[in-house]
Amino acid sequence: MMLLQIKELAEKTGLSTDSIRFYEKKNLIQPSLRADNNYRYYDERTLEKVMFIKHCRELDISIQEIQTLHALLEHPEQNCHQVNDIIDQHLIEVKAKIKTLQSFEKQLKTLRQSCQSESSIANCQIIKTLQTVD
Amino acid sequence: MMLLQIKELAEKTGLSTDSIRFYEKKNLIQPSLRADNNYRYYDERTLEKVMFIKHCRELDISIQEIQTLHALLEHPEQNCHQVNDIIDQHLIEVKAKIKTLQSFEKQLKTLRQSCQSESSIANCQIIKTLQTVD
DNA sequence: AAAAAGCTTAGAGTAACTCCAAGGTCAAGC
DNA sequence: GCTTGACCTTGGAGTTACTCTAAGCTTTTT
Repeated sequence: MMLLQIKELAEKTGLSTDSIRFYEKKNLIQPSLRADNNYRYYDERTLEKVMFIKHCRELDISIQEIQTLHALLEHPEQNCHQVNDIIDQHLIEVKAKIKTLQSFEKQLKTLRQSCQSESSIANCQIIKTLQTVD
Repeated sequence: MMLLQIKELAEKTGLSTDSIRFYEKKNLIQPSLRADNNYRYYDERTLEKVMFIKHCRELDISIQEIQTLHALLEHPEQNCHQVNDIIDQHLIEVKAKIKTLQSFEKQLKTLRQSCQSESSIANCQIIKTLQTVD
């Protein structure tokens, strides 16, 4: 069994050592061994776990959601409904964020078009619009 | 001239008193008067300023960007190019965020479809995919 | 032996607030 | 005059997911 030091694990996963220690603090992973010098050593199993975390984060799945997924992984014989539910829920959140941002985009475009940049700041329609009280 | 207490200003703007104090800490606003009792009092001018901040934040314009806009407002006679530039820049950022989220959405949909929730967690294709090392 | 590279921990910084605690002030009611 | 309740003040902690720094070991390389 090959054990990895933290930097090797970082290189294999493409994460920073700081992130790996951070995930440990969040109880998502544990080094399989703490040597006499207090260095962390990791096995293959943890590499898989870290990749799991990385893929989740790349999809913007929060650490809390990952913690829930990890808890589910403790019971591999159970039906995976709950896993699907978490993904479904996350999809809903992502869609909502997109909608919000698309609304921002639209408003910003309108705002931007209200000024054609030949006026002074005092007369800039953008500023005027942003200042309105009602 | 009518002066408002912080709660009245909060009600008129729809912000919290905490936010208003926070914007003061960030040097975006200043109470027009500090009475003997140390209470903050605000005039109409500040109401306008606070609404400006609120509208900007509703468009996800950062406090730093707002600080820049405020600085520009100090020179109302200048051309408003820079105002437009900030809005343009912000639009670019918003568009980028949308793209990222749309990519998440697509990946999550694919992931979700890989499992039809009749399997165990041990066999769930979602989990398997998230665990892959490469 | 000394330098370079890697490891450890603890703590601060980021963004934009929100919430809380402890305590001062003010208006109204009895 | 006094109490009650609503409002105000400040300072500091909590949120998210890290990143960065400092101070100090350990190990490897020269």
